[in-house]
Amino acid sequence: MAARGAAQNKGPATAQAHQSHNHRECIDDALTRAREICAARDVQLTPLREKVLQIVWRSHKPVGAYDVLDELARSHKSARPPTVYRALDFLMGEGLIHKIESLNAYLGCTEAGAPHSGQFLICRQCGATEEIVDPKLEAALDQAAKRVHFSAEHKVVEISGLCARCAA
Amino acid sequence: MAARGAAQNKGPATAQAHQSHNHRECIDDALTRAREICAARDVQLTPLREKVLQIVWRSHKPVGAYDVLDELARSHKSARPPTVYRALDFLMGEGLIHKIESLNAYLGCTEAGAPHSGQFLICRQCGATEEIVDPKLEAALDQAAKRVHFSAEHKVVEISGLCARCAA
DNA sequence: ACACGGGCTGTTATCTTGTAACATTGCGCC
DNA sequence: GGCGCAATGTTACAAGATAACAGCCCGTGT
Ligand SMILES: [Zn+2]
Ligand SMILES: [Zn+2]
Ligand SMILES: [Zn+2]
Ligand SMILES: [Zn+2]
Repeated sequence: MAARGAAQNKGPATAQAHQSHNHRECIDDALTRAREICAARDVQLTPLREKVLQIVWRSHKPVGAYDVLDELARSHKSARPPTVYRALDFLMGEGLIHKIESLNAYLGCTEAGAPHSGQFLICRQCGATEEIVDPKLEAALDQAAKRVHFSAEHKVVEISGLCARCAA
Repeated sequence: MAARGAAQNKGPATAQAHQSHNHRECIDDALTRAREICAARDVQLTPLREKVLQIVWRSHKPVGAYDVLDELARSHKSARPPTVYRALDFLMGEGLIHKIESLNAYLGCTEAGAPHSGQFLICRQCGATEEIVDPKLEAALDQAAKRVHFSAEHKVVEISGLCARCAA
């Protein structure tokens, strides 16, 4: 998966969302992976759900539900809010997208298939949002909860600021 | 307007959300501290703002803006959404309350005066939400951002699950 | 005194985000 | 050929947040 591979690279790393890259590959990889995952789990990635996933993956910026709706409606006249929210709920349930709580928006998951709670770096300048997987951060979260005997289930980590490119 | 309905509890009725304690003290301390802070900064903690702060501090559960509004309206008939949001914005600006992004709700800050980004443990059962300050977690967040040359400005950390009491 | 300006609040209307509730369709199964 | 279930269609509304403009209060300068 292109996005995933980039995230693992050591180099000037953030920049997947910024550096020009073949985003078509990101989309294709995400859709292929989603089909595999849903097939393996025997759940239905219907055309509607797949279309919504595609729309969410149009960029590396979180996209609002009503933006998804506008886009979806171009090819699917009967689309209404529940249409979109159901698809988004399904995709979240299968771990194919994440909700960015601080933006009320949705983002394709670059680590689909491996259950995880997302950790996000959100550029306030360009909007590009990168999902990171940082075991030390994960451990620190678990430790913090454990310290007060709190049983953690879902973790929201959203850091906003300036990406490397925009800071320069 | 009236159609929006009355305030109701977010948690179960049982919900002694947290360990029993003299919550009056929590409120008094928070208000005293807020007055000191605002005086020191030469900003106005007006009666309206103080009242809103008081309402937010009625419990250790995050409270929605419209719940604040309903409560405020009991003593302040002219209260409208902008009334509440302005007060909440002021209080957030001065670091006296936090917004819990994953709940679209607001919570009194227990560390007012010391600039910090909040870290929260949210019990899905009783609603009680505890603000923690964990330097190791803070460091892990900074490290994670630094690793990809991201300049962090605001950090959202919200862990939901079961508090010690509810897990037992 | 009086005009001015800035900060706070009042007021109306609207926008954005998300759900409830019920109807309909399509398909595997018996 | 009727049943059950998952997915989608459809209508209506709830919940969260802001835009835009009006009025008020009070301190300052003249
Ligand atoms: Zn891409
Ligand atoms: Zn950027
Ligand atoms: Zn208390
Ligand atoms: Zn609890």
